[in-house]
Amino acid sequence: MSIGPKQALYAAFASVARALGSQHRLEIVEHLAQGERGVESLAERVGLSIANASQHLQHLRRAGLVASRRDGKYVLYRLADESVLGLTAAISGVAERHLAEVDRIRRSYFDDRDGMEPVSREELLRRTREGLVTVLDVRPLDEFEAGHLPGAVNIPLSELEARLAELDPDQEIVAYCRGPWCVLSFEAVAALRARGFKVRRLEDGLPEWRAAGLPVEGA
Amino acid sequence: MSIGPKQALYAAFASVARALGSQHRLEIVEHLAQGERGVESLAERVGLSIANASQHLQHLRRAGLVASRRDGKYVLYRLADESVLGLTAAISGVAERHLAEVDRIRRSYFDDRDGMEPVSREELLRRTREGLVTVLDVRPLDEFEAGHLPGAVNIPLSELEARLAELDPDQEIVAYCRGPWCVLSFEAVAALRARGFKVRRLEDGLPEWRAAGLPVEGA
DNA sequence: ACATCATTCAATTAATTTATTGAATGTAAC
DNA sequence: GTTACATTCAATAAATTAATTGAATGATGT
Repeated sequence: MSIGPKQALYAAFASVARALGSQHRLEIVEHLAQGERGVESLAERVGLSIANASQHLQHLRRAGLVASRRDGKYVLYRLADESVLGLTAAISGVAERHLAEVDRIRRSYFDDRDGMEPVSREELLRRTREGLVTVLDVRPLDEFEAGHLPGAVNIPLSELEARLAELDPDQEIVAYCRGPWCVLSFEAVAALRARGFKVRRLEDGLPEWRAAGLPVEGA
Repeated sequence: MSIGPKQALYAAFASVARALGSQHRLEIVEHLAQGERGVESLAERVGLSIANASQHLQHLRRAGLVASRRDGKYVLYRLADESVLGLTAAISGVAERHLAEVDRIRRSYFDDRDGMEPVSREELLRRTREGLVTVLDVRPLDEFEAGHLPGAVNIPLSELEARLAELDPDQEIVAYCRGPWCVLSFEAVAALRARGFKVRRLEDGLPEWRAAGLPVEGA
């Protein structure tokens, strides 16, 4: 018995969904949204062995979600196109609206008592035009160099405590990182607030900024 | 060692993706996009045992993709909200663009030699205002009754051959069914073309029409 | 051409997920 | 209250998928 077109199509669609049905692969996708990356550095950041990370990348590639190219001895992976970002946003959007678990996590970890409500892209654009705001990128240096918001200052979260002097205590700060659920900017806001800085988070990260067609510097 | 918020969040997001990572569950979602449905009739249409369909529905509910309510002795399931349709569209969009398999299926089954290019919603709206077109809904009667395009005629695909007399051979026909990948309208177009009718497919189905905010009749 | 080394493949084991069955639950009708 | 019946739960076996390891591949640079 031959399978009909409907079964074959749904099998193909399901393979795309299954490819994103893994914690590790979602995290890999978030990192690739920042820019191209090799297997080794991805493996390190996601906390997987190289062989294991390679497997997951193959899986993502078979599902059409990532593409790769060789550069010298390295193979660099990237997202297949910007619609992959839209797909992950759709997933987290459904999760955010309908999973009690997500709400619980937000409440317990991303405590938003002290005005943790994010700044929208539009608002940030207005404020930067008026020169009223320091835009702070708390991602690692290499991600910053691969592209960042115009005029942004880079202080990776891990170096934040040591480099407080670089920030003007009198100006408002807007921090951002990899995406709407990236923890770096949450922690940066908490740390800077504790030291008296006036700081808020951008509602999402660099990939969404770029996807919205806004200008990116240093790419 | 406690897991961080990042791991917990990604686990939640992955569970949403995994819930759609099954042929059967994707098909269930397509049916639910037409309107509320009970376990038994869903099981029958998707070709699963009742207990198995119930399991899949629980899985979808845990992932926040469907909701349910009781009506008498029946439990009726529905999509959690219209963003679920956007999520499945994002999945099929990626698959369509990047999976060679999908292209192959389209070529071999949905042969578009004879001008099979679909009619857009906008074009259909224009043509119906001019009264130039018969809108044909080829879904089963109960789905038609749960909501259909304004002025549409319902002839389920299974009855099409027997009810050809109801169609005006001189007027152009636009056929639609459950969604962009629903096979019913493809087959209806092929069958009607073979009999000399001038017929094309709508680019997608009723759920997308409704999601676009266009008027729906009989709901 | 050879040595080096990042990456992928292949094979094994462990872990999850699926389908299936029969029993349990809960609502409606009598 | 009891019966009938749709649905869900629980338990099992079958199937699929994930992680891990060591070997193979293939491009680079000398």
